[in-house]
Amino acid sequence: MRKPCCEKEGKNKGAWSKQEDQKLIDYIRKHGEGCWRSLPDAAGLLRCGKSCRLRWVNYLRPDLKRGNFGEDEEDLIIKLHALLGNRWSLIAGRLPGRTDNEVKNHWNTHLKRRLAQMGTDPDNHRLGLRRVTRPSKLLFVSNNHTYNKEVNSQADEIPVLLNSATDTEIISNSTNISMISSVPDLNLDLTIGLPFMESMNQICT
DNA sequence: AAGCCGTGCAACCGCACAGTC
DNA sequence: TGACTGTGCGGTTGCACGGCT
Repeated sequence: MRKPCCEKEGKNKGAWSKQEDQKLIDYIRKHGEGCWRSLPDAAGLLRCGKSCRLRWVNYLRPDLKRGNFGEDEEDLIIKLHALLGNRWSLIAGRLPGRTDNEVKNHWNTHLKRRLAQMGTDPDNHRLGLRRVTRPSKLLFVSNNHTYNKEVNSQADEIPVLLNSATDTEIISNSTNISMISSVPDLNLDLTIGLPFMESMNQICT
């Protein structure tokens, strides 16, 4: 039986009061972040460390943006979700002032529904699988390199996941996924699967 | 006015993982 | 090397609130 992450007996749960918030802010201003387990005692809070961390990270941090998501932010979330899936912390890391919790909530309450209404599966961002069998020009973006590839024969046949919501195509094989994008200004710097990259280099050169 | 229901969001929970001893 | 600890992450829950009947 796993031990609880921290002692919860006699601790407060639920919504934070203004006084609790202020205690946490004051303590972190004075001592900085970290040592969440010992922080509640040191700060005079009847909360577990995890609760303190969550409150600070998701709500009290001074660099948080708060407020509604802009169109550009929503667009970026959709693009990143197509690439990363439910890796909320990674996605939030690309959105200054936004937290993983905030992004996750916004996705679940707004964007997921919107994609579904557009006929796009919000889980995998695709309308369907297709193969590149017609002459196509693909743009492959990775790190600081951009590859152009003309696909014009069966020999070049590549499985492509079509993502209508993001105007993006993802080339894949069974074990690796990399990004093909028709949005060249979106440099995601997110390379997955080196062996596949090598094969892409061969294809593209 | 009261009850019901859907929505949005803050917070909790359990698990995974990295670091340390 | 294995146990333990601290932290972070993603999924889920529960509450507040507003709209509708």
